[in-house]
Amino acid sequence: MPLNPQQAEAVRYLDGPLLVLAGAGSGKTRVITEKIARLVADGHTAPDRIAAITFTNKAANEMRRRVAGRLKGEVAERLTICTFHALGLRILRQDAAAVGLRKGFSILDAQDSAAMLRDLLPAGTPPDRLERARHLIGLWKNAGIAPERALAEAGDEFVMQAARGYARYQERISACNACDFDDLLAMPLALLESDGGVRAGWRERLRYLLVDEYQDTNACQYRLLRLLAGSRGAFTAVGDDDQSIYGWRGARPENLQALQQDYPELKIVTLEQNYRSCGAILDAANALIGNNPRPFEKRLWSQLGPGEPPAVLSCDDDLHEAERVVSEIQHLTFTRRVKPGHCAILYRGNHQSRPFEQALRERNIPYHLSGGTAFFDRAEVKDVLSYLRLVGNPDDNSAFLRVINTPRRSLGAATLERIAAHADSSGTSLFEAALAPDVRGALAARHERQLADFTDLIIGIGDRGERGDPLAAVRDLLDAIDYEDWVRGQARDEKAAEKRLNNVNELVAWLERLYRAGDPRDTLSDLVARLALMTNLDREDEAGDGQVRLMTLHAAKGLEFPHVFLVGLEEGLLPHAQALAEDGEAEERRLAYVGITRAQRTLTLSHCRKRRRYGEWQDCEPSRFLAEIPDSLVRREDRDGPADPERSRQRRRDHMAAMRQLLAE
DNA sequence: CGGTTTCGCTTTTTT
DNA sequence: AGCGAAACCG
Repeated sequence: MPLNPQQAEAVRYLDGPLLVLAGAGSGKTRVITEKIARLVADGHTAPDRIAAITFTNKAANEMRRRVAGRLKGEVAERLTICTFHALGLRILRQDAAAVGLRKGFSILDAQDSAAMLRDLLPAGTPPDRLERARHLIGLWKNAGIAPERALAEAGDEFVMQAARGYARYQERISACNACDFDDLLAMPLALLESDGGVRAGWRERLRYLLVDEYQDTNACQYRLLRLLAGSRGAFTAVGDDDQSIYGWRGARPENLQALQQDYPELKIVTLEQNYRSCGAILDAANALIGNNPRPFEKRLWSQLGPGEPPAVLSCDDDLHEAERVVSEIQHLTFTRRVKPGHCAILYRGNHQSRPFEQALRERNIPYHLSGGTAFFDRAEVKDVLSYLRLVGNPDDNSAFLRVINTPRRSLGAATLERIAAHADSSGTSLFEAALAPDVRGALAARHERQLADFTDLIIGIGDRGERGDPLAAVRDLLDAIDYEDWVRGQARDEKAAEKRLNNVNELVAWLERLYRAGDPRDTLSDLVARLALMTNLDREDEAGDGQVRLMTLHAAKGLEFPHVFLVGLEEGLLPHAQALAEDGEAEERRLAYVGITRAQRTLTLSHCRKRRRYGEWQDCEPSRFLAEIPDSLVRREDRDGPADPERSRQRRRDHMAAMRQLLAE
């Protein structure tokens, strides 16, 4: 299909900064890929000087795949297509010393940084306060606020405590030669701001920038973009303020307007033609989002015909809701030959998946769950990754603590106490303390031997990982620690053990893939750093056509499905009570809007009258968002089925006919 | 030291 | 109701 006039204009415009306001389903990825192809074909910019920045690895991979289909393979490979965080990592790796990091530095995951902070806050700080403190620190970092300023501006006691924790946290992680996710943006920004030479180098290196999901940029990312683009303003930002759903982690949709102020010559192109959804679905979406204040008003339209109006299911409780939704899916698969993979169940919070999983399992409908307790959170995966982190960066205390006695080396609390005391008094890392003669001398011969074996192992593998084949080093490590035996001994039964070992193998396979895809000079620590940026979402390459997709609304952004079930539309859930308390109604509405606009052909909205919470029954009111969609635009189904008896009979006839036909085959 | 039990807390979203 | 962390026992 040819580009529509607005898309074509966005692709063609190369003379200055461009903002593309791309409504849901308006073909924004296509605009970006076409534009990259155009830049290359015109000879406007060399491929290795074009960078397309996304927010998730998944989006980056998808983009790369689509660009590769449009360009010759070797050309596509020279493009930079990655997340903001991955770009930050690249900048840091080149000049780590300038921000106080040494070679092989670690990237802490969320759990590591939470654990580190727990140590620094007053003992006995409850988990929710810990979480809030961590969140605050993240917001400060992304807003470019240093610990001193956070402390000076702190309003209440809790914020002051968090600010003090922030200062000590930064000291602590830098002592471990580590950084966290937020530092991957904050540190490169500080570097580019302070060092003109480095800045000039990167500006030369990245001559044209394309930023996807621009409405999700935070203060740091925006400043990074401006620094890289410089006054030339050679960039295209693509975004949709109506789909800004990451405000809670510091995203600033105001960055859309900021662009207008900072680049007065900014050109704006609006994409309103939707190629995804039937008209009735868009009508509902437009009605809902119309209740938000919108600086850039858009009205989506579609040529796909009106289609069916969205259905609203009122259910008794969460089990009933799951029952009805799943029965509806089964109905679709029987009567319309819909593939299960063309159905998606979308919800506000991960915990809502449970009843749906159950109902699907009861009916033997295959499903695929995004998120949840996943691969990179598995104990065995974290163990191995911690070993690899320690190998690359012996000062990584989190990794040290995780693996020092896993598998068991009889190095328990007492030994650790000694090591920690020495590390404290001499101001070194735990690993270094474990090498110190005073520490070793104070241990029983057996423990001393064990500790020496451990440190020798880490150093030995480290040497091989930096010089030789990184993958061989990984395999040697797993051999040396007898990890397989350990897992078999730990696991409840044979099956569980196989599963865990399989996870370990998959981790190694990931490293192998990264190694083959990357620079052959990559060392083990390079690979581990890149792996640290991967999330569970990135593994979901294998969700097939045959599986109903279950995911949160956040995870659904950017995806589309023929049949969408948006469930749990209740006050307190969507909109979420906590979000409302934080003045987040508009963002919750956008979240619902994102859910609705995922649907291509049919959309079903559901809510319950009561729901179990913490084991207690709780009455639920239908969401205000349901009330905001006029009755004339939806079909309400109150109890177990269609209110209309004729429709109900018809539906049963359809069902029987479909069953008969299936049996006949 | 390691495994089991009990308690207490949880459910917003994630690079 | 279900899970993880601390407490407790062998």
